[in-house]
Amino acid sequence: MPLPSQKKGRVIFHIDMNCFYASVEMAHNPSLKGKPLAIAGNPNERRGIIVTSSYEARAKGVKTTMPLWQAKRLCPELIVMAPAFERYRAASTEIFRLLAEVTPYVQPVSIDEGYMDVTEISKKENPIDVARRLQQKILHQLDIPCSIGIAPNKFLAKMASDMKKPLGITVLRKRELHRTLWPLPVGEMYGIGKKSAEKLQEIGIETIGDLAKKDVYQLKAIFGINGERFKNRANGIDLSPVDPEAVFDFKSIGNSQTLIEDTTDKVVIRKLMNSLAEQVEKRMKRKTVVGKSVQLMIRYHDRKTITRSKKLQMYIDNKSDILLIAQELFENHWNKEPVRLLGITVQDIEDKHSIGQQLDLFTYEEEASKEKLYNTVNQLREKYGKHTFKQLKATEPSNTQPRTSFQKDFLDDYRKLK
DNA sequence: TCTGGGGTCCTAGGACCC
DNA sequence: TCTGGGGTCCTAGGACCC
Repeated sequence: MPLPSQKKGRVIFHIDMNCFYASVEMAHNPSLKGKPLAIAGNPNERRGIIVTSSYEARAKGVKTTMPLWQAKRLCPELIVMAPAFERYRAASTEIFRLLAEVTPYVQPVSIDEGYMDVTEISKKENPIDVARRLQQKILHQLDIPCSIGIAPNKFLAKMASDMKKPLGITVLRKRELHRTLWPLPVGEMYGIGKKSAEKLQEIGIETIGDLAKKDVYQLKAIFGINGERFKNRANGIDLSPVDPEAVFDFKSIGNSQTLIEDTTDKVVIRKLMNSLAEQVEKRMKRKTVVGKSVQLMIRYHDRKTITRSKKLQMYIDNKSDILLIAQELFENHWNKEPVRLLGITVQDIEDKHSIGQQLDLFTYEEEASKEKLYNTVNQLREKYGKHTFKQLKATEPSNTQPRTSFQKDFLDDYRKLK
């Protein structure tokens, strides 16, 4: 499908669902409407945080990422629910189906927002009418409110959809930027977070207008390639196309989990790693992808976080392979301090069919023997510690002669277990 | 009583090769 | 004798977004 001309005169929508998770819950259970509602990860634990909240809750000061206990202190009558991702995914699918009825040029960017290129339609109909009709349709059919930004490119459309909530429709025209966009604090610009805003303030930039006028070389010296991007965006320039295919080339799949309490207990850690590897495998198989690199993330009791990764010789997609590498990374890099969170991510993802038959080289028996090998290695680790995996590789194939007593003991045990 | 879980992109240093 | 310069790959960390 050829993309619409990028040259000029594009009309881009950015659609943003308002308080998406909370809205879906209210659509599902209308008795929740008008009440302060929050969706929180781990709603019963002390470590839960607010993921989304309704406007009634926000009015009491409840904010996204706020710890749950703090939100409850601000709003004691807060209704707290655990996220029901299946329900949100289903609602999201329905929403994007409605967008696709308007144009095939739809680019989903997350579960609750997306861009549309409506340049062609706008030649026949006023885009504001198109937007209003779409907004009403989503509201009436799915009971979910959204805001729509209309502009000549994705960046401005994104900024526009943020300006009026809920159920807003905002048009951002290039010639009006001096009064619409430029007065805003620079930290409100998409792509500029806390750190960049601080750095910009250090060089005297307070508003997006200040940024628009700043010397590009000075910005590049501080922010690299991003400096140029910042300046262009502040001037309303963004040539990136609405790309409907972009959703299909994701680059990694990972799962992570914070423990109920920090731990050094290997049994607890192993159990969590096992379940994380299982979840990653399930998601990879659902998407029929394979990956070539495994990353382990360890967050310690003091929130210090490290990532360690390993690039592999071949593509993998099953739990035993993922777990084996993750365990190896853990053994090699864990500093023995209490662990707060673990995460396993598979990177360098490719479509399973695009890499040919490499994976088919493994027979069913080989899969089974790999599973067994994994169990053996784990048992040996109990006795020999973290070097086990390397030793195993060093002493395979089985006809190699062990040189040290360590290797001899190890090999004997290995053969016994095998 | 602090702070989840899913991602993307960029940078920078070291290894290695020519 | 004593040290250039480019390119690529791998790894780790950080900023940012929803």
